[in-house]
Amino acid sequence: MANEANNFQEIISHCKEYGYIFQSSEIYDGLAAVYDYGQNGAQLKKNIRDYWWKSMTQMHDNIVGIDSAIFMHPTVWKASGHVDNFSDPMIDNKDSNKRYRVDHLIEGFVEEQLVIGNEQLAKEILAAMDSLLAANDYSGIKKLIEDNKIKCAISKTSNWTEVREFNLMFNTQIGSVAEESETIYLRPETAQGIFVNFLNVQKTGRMKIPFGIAQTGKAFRNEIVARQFIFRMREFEQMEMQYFVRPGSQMEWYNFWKDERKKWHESIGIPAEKLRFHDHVKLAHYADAALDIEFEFPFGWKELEGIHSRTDFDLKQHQEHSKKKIQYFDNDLKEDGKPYGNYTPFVVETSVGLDRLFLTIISLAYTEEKWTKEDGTEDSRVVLKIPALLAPTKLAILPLLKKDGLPEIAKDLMNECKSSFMCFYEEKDAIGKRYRRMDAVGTPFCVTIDHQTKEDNTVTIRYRDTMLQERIALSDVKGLVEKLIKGN
RNA sequence: GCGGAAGUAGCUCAUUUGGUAGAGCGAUAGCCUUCCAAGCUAUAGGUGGCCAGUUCGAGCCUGGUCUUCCGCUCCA
Repeated sequence: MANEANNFQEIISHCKEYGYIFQSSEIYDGLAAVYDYGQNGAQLKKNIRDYWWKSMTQMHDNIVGIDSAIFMHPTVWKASGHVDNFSDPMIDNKDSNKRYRVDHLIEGFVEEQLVIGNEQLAKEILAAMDSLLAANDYSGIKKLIEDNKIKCAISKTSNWTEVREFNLMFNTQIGSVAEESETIYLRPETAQGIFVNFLNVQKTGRMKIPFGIAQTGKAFRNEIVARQFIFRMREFEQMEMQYFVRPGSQMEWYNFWKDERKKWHESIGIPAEKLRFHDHVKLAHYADAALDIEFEFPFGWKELEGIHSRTDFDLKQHQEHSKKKIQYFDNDLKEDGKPYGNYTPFVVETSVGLDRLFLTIISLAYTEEKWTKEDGTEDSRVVLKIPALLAPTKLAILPLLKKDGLPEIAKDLMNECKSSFMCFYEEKDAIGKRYRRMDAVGTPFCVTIDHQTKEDNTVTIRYRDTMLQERIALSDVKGLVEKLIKGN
């Protein structure tokens, strides 16, 4: 059995055909870079999220989970730096496709004029730019650029697009009357919901450093180019954990979580050789160290999770903007016998994209198999080898025939199992066809009830990945499947 | 955002120079079947992505638009 090339296009088609992912608003021709999760996709996504949540909160006694709102006070995004860093007017040169911040472009031109002695012109242009920018007069800005024949350094032409403002954050209004409403943003990351709740959680949970706060939830970024299926979407879900540590110990914890998170990915069946670390060379404004855990997607190595040492930047910023003291009193004793005392904790962040993890699992699971049967004919199947722990449906219950009392036994088993894990009942079509359908949606186990079941209360259990089957007692089905799910 | 390619039933495709759409698979309902899809019968499903133009007449020509894929660009 050969695992054929993981064709990305085929994976996308398969996701649609088997109820995993649909294009958003498809009957209206879709909405670019927005996708819906179908009946199987939603369950798989939930299972991944649940496993992450359990790994973080239940398995670490010093990490707790919260669920903060998507809407936050507008000042949050001023404090975080998102407002200032992502609202610059930009312009593209159509010949070189090079994009410029218009203020940088014009200032560069002004400096050239100063060099050749056109001080008067330089002064005028700068003044014009300032007033136009203050008025958000983008067509005026473009006219200014064109009137002065400002050229692209690469193409040496003045063939420009319209000036556009690229703010990565979506905004909307809160309040019922437009005139009295206030612009608020859809969060571009979930992390800030954790930072602004730092004191609430630390105090009510009596948390002692080091400790973590975990959260999963939607975030929104108005990406200029969103591509590659669900890899980069405008609405996406993050699973983040902010770990608060003593200043000076951040690198120790940074390295700890770096290894811990890679191990976690391996624990859900991602092969180590498909994962790698990628250190950031250019650090974000808040970080003193950062790396990506990358996965080899069908379209190349791409970021799956980010590990960032965010220093005390965020808490300090919120302290400054909110005028509320955000500190932690550390009663542990230093080497000199005195307590560490009050300080602003440092933060190590682990931030993984749930949708990207979903795509990772699906990419790895999608397998086309071909083989020669005993009678010499060719056979093939498409199978989603999703780990049993994460698979949307765990067990398919299949009466061999829909008569002779077999469906009744099957339905009894269904009733016994369905409160413990997701089951699927099917009595249509030949048994082989039903097995193939279960392979295609990734159901790891099938149990078939036949005439022998009526005699000795045994059934056939058939395994998706190996296609092997064995005879077990009807009464053992539930326990065995539960054990196999946990065994992953 | 720029450039290239594509868009016909759920899926894969056909309809050979413009004359009001077909097949296979799949689906549904029955029949037959004692363990790895493709046995029989019937049924449903498409204003050919959408809008406009040319034409007596457009799935086929033209323009626009939406969406997808590839490359570049972007991605605190």
